[in-house]
Amino acid sequence: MDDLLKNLNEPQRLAVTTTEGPVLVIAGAGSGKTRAITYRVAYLIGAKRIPPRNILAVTFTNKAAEEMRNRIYKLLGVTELESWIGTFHATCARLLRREADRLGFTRDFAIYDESDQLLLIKHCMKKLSLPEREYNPHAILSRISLAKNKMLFPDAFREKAGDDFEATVGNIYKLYAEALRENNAMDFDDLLCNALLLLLQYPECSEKYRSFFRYVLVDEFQDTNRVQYELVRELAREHHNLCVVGDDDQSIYSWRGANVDNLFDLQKEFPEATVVFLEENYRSTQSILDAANAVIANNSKRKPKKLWTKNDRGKNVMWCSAPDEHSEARRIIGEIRRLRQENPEMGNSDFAVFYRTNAQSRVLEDEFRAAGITYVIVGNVRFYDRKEIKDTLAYLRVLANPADSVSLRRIINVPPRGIGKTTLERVGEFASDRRTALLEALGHASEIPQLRADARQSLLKFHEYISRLIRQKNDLSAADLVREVINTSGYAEMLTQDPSFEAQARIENLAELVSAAAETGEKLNDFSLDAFLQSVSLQSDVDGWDERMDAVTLMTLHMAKGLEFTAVFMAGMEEGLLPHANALLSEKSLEEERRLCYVGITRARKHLVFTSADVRRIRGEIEVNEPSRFLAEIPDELMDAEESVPDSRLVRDEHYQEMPDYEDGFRVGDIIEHSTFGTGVINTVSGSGESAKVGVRFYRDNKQRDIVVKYASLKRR
DNA sequence: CTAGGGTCTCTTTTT
DNA sequence: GAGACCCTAG
Repeated sequence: MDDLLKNLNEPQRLAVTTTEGPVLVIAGAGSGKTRAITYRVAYLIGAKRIPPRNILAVTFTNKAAEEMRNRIYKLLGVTELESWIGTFHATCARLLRREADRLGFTRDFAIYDESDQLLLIKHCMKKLSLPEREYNPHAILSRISLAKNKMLFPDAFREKAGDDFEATVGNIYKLYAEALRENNAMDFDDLLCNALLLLLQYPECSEKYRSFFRYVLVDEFQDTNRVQYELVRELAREHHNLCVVGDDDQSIYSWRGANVDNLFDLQKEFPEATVVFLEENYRSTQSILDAANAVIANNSKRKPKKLWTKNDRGKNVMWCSAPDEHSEARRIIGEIRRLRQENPEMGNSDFAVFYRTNAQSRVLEDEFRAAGITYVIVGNVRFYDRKEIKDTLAYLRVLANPADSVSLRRIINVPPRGIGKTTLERVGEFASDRRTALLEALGHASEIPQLRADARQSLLKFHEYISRLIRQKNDLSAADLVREVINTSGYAEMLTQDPSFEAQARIENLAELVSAAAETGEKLNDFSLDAFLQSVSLQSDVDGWDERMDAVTLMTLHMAKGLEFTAVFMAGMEEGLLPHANALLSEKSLEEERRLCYVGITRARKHLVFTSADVRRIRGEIEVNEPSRFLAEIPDELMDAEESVPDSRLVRDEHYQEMPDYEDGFRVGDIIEHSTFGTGVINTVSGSGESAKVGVRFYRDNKQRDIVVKYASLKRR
C-alpha cells in the first residue's frame, strides 16, 4: 500500500489519505484527478480495510465507472468487487428498484428516455387540446425538466406560474406526472428526484443508506445539479466522509441544470473540509497548456488558478482555415497523414476530431471514408436510437412493464395490423374511462363501442399475443425474448419483404440486438429482461466506445470531457459554431462556450490543430462565418496559422460562385435593431444581394426569425 | 386503414 | 438535408 502512494504527488496523496471527513479536490485538466480518486478507493479498501460495498463512488458516465472499477482491480490485484460504482442515474435506479413500492411503483418500472418523454408530452397535450404549433413539446419538456431539477412539483409549479405560458406548462406537467405514474415509469429526472424524495420522506430509509454508504465520492462535481447535490449532502449528513472532485473551468452542462456553485456551496456546507488543489498537469505540452490558459483567462466568473507542467514546450498549436467544410475535413486528413509520417509510432487511435454539433460529423465522415481512414463516431445516431431497435425494445418493455402505454402505442401497429389512429383513440378513451391500463383495455375490445369488426379482431389477437409472451417472460433469457419478439411479432417478416438496402441493414441490427442482450447478461451476470432493459436505458454514448480500436475518434466536445489523445483536432472554430449562435445572447452562455473550448484544448497531449471554414452549408443553406473569437485569444507566438487555400475541387464547386459579398452586409454575431421585433442577435447569414437573408434570435421572446435584409430596415447596434 | 407525397421544422450540447 | 408530420387518394 505504501508503494501505491509513491505514484502520487504531494496534493494527490493528501486527497487519497484524508479518508475521514470532507475533502474537496479542485483538479485542473490533466492533473491526475482520476488517478487520485481511484487510488483513494483502493486505499480505503486496501489500507483502511473498508468493505467495498460500504463505498459509493459516482462518476459521470458508465464508461468512467467501468474504467475506475478496472483500475481498482489492478491496484488491489482482485477481479471482483461488490462495490457501488456508477453514474448518479444508474445508482439511483438501483436504489429505486429496491425501494420502488414505497413510492407507489413496482420494481420493474420503466425508464423513459427523451423520445418517450416527448411522446407522452404530446399525448398529454392532445388531451388538453393544445396545438403543437403553439406549444413546442421540446420547450415544454425542457421547462418541466428544469422544474424537476429544482424539486418543483406540479402543484407548486402551478401556484408559482407567472404567465399564461407557465400556467399551460403547469397543466401539462401535472398531466404528464400523472401519466408517468400510471405507466409505472420514471424519466431521467425522476430517477434523481424520487431517490431524493425517498431519503427525505422515509427517515428509516435515509438512515439505512447513510450507514450503508460510509464513504462517498463524486467525480465531475461541477456538472451536478441541485438534486444531485442534495442527494450527496443527505447521504453524508452524519459521517461527513465525502470526497468531491471537480473543476469549475470544465463546467459545460449548465443547460441541463448543472450548477457550478455546487462545488463551492459544498465548502460552505462543510467548512471543516480539507481543500486540495491539483494544478500540475501531466498531460499536455507547455504550448498547449499556455494556449488553454490564455483562452480560459478571458472568463470573468472563475476561481483564479494556473495550471503548470514540467513537460517540454512542444510544437506550437496550429490553425488551418479552409474555404469550406469539405476542404476543412480534407485538411484534417492531410494533417493526420503528415503527423503520422513525422511520427511513425502514431496510429489512428492517437487522433481525435472534436466538433461542436453532431451535424458536423457527416461531412467529416464522408471525407474520412473517401480517404480510406478508419474512423469511429462516438454518439450521433446511437445504436439504441435506431427505429428497429427502439421498436423491438418497446415490445420488450411492454412485457417487462405491462402498464407502459407509451411503448405499447409505439408498437401496436408496427408492423401494420390494421389498428389505426381512430381505433387507438377509442381504446384510449375506454381505458381512461375504466381507469385501466391500455394493454388491459385491448383484451376488452369486444366491449368497446364503435369499433370496426376487423379492428376489434386485430386488437384481441394482439392482446393475446402479448399475453402469451408475458406468460413466457420469466422462463426465457433477455436474448431469447429478443429473438422471440423479432420472429413472432411480424417485424422480421416485414423487413425481409422489403428488398431495400436499408431493410437489410435493419435485419442485421436486430441480430446485433440479440447479441447485445446476451453480452449484457454475461457482463452483469444477470440474464433477466429487467437487467437488460435497465442497462440499455442508462447507457450513454461513450459507453460503447473502445479506445483500443485502431481508428480515428470523432466526437462532440461534450463527450470529450475526461478523455485524452496525443493529437487533437478542433473543427469548426467559427463564430456561430464555437461559440454557438444560440450562446451569443448572454455573457453566461458565452463563458460556457469558452469552457467547452478549454475542455477541447486540454484533451491534447502533444499536437493541437484548430480548423475553420470560410463558408459552410448548415441545414441546406450556405453560411459565412468569421473565425472564432477564441482563436484570437491565443497569443500569436503560440500559434502557427495557415491561410485558407482554395483547392481545385472547390473552384469547380457550383456554390463557390454564389459566395455572397459581405462587404457591407451583416455578420453572424452582429446585434441588430428591427422595427417590429426589437433587438436581436444575428446567428445565420445566407443568400446574397436581393435575396440576402439573416436569421435573428430576438431578445424579446427568444424566438428565431428569418429576415430578408432587403425588406426589413435593420440597424446595426 | 394504408401508402405515398408534400411541407415544415430543426439540434447545440446528453445522463 | 433529414426526419417528423399532415394530407390525400385508393
